[in-house]
Amino acid sequence: MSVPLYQAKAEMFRMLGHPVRIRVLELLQAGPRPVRDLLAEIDVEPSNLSQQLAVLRRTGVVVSFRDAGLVMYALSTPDVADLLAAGRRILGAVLTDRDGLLAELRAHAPADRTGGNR
Amino acid sequence: MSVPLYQAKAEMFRMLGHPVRIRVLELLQAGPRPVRDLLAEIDVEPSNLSQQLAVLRRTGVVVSFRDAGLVMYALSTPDVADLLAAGRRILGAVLTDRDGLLAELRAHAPADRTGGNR
DNA sequence: TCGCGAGTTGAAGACTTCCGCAATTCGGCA
DNA sequence: TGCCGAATTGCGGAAGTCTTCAACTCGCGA
Repeated sequence: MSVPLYQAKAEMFRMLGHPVRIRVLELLQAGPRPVRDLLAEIDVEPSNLSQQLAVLRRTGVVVSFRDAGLVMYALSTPDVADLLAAGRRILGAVLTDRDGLLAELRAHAPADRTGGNR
Repeated sequence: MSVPLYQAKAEMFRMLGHPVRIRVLELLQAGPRPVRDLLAEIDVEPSNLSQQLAVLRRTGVVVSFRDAGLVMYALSTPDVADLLAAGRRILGAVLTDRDGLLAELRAHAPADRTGGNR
């Protein structure tokens, strides 16, 4: 019942774990776009883009429909923006905080001598 | 220079794409914890947990240090919470919005007949 | 110093994901 | 109807990930 929750979350993040898919989502934040546009901006083979779009569709973060002879894609929820924003923030935080934070944590602990976390 | 940004983001999300890793991060949100505790709550082999912890360490979202003879782990930045929260929100949104949103988008488009997005 | 429990590392095997190619489907238009 | 461009699907090989087993390191107390 409440157990496979972590499984679902993991799948959600796993689907974001690909450069092309992230890029697509970022482009779609500005509004619906035809495959044609995505293809022009992303530099990847059509079949590859299609595969990645299929993954996004399967997960449900985007929807597709046809308009004026072209296939359009759109985000299914604006919450995606938050996720990408949070990712960006962490990317920054992680690159700067790491060592300083470690030192701070060490100071609070009575024992010491980590041996360096490799 | 500015190109592999998507690559970095993808890696960040990919590292979250595993149930055990997500669970560890959620547990660490409450504060630093010894490996021993994580092991007690997660139900996974010690060596497996260690591997997942190594992944988290490599990416830089957690740090490890030794305290009172035990190895402790801690988040390297509280921003991780945002990421997990955003994930949770989307998971909910995606499960409810999907079909309704599709219908709405279709209404705005002059042409129609998607053929159902499979 | 020796031995023990805590945690980590290395490696092998099953499994999944990624990519480009060729073939296919689908809608629109002459 | 027949053709054309747009987009998708199926497939095979290369590359990566996950899990488990055994071996190893490290700090601490007897």
